[in-house]
Amino acid sequence: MGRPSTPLLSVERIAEAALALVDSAGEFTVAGVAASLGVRPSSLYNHLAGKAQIVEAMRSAVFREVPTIASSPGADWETSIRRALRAYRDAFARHPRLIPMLTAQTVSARDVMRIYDDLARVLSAAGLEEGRLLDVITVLDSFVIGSALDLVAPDAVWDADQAEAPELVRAIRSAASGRDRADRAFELGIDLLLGGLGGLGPGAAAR
Amino acid sequence: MGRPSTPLLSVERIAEAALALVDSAGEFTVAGVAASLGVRPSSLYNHLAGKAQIVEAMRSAVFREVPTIASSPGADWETSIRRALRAYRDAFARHPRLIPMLTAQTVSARDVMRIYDDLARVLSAAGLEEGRLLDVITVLDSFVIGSALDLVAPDAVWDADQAEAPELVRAIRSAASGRDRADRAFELGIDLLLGGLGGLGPGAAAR
DNA sequence: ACCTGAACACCGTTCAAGT
DNA sequence: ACCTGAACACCGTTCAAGT
Repeated sequence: MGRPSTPLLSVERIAEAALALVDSAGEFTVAGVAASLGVRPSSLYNHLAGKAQIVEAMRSAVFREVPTIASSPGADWETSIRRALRAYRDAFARHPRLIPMLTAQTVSARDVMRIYDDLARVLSAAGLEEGRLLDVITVLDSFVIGSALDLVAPDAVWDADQAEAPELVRAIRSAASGRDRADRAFELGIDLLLGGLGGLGPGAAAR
Repeated sequence: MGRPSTPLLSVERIAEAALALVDSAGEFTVAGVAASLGVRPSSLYNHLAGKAQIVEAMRSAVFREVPTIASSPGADWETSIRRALRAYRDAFARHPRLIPMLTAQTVSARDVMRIYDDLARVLSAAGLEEGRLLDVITVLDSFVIGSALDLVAPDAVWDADQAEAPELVRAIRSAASGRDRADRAFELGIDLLLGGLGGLGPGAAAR
C-alpha cells in the first residue's frame, strides 16, 4: 500500500470533509477527517501542515464563492454595499459552527481580502475620502463578524429567566427569537451604519 | 498529602492563573494552570467541571468589574451609551488573547447579562420603544464583539503586499496601524450607530 | 471537603518504509 | 509524490486512596 496511482486527497477534498464534520458535529479532529475520507491521519500531512491549515482551507472554501459587487450594474453605492455585506454574512451563516473557529485564527486567506477590496472599490467610487476608507471597512467588517457570531449564540442566552436583569427580560419577552431575531438585528445595524455613512462622504458624491 | 487544612484553590484563583497564562502565552492547558498554582491537574476538578468552566470563570473575572452606567448622573443617553460601550470593549481589550476563547463558547455568565441590562435601561429611559430594544442591543453587542476581535487581528492582515486587492492596498497605505487603527475604527462605528439611533426613538425623547 | 497519583482514551504530529 | 503504520509527547478527565 504505497502511493496510489491517482491521489486520494487534495486540500479542497480535505476542507470539504472537515466542513461536513463541523456542520454536523460542531467540531472536527484530524483523525475524524481522515476517517471520513477513508484514509489514515498521517496522510493529510502530505497535503497540508496541520490542523490550523485545515481551518484556513475551510475559510477559503466558504468565501471563495461570495459574489463580488463592485462591478455590479448601475446600483447606487448604498444598495451595493448592503448587498455585499449580506453576501458576506450569508457565507458565514451557511456554516454557523465554523464561525468561532474562523475568529480564533488569523486571516491569511486571499479570498477574504477580495471581499475587503470589493468594499473599498465601492466606497471609494462613491466618494469616500481615502483616509477614511480603512476605518469604514473595519467598522463594517467588525459588525458583520459580530453579527455572524450572534447567529451561533443559542436562544438560551436570551432566554430571560436569568433574573437580576429586569429591563433586559422585558426586552426579550417582546422580541422575535432565533434566526429571525438575528436577521432583523443585522438589517437594523446595516441601516444605522449606512445611514450614518451617507453624511460622511459617499453621500455627497452619490446622491 | 490529603486535604489541606485551608483550601489551596478556588474558582477565582483558578481563573486568575488561567488568565495570566492566556495573557502571556496566548493559550492555557489544565496542566499548565495546575502547575502555576503548585497543584496537580486533578485538583482543579474539585472546584469546577472542566476546561470550559475555566473559560467561563475567566469571562466572569473580566466582566465583573465593568462599571454600570444606567445610574450615572445626568448625562444624556448618547453619552451614557457611548461610555458603556467603551467600558465593555475595554474589558475585552485588556485580555486580547482571551477574546477568541470567549466567542467560541456560549455566554452563561450573569456578569454579561448585567451589561446588557445596563444598556437596556439607558435606551429604554431615552424613549426607545420596547419592541426594538433587543434588536438595538444586539446590534451594539455585535459591533463591540466584532471590534474586540479586530483588536487581536495582527497588523499582518492589513499588511498590504497581498496583491490582487489594489484598492484595499491604497486604503491601508494611507491609514494608521495597530491599536490606533482599531481604536479609531471603533469610535467611528459608535458615531455611526448612535447617530442613526438618534432618529429612531431615543432622540425624540432625549433631545 | 479537597489534594494526590495512577490510569484512561484521545489528540495532533513525525518519520522511516513502502510503492 | 503520496499513503501507511508505528511511535511520540501531550492532552483533558476519572476515580480510588488518603487525610
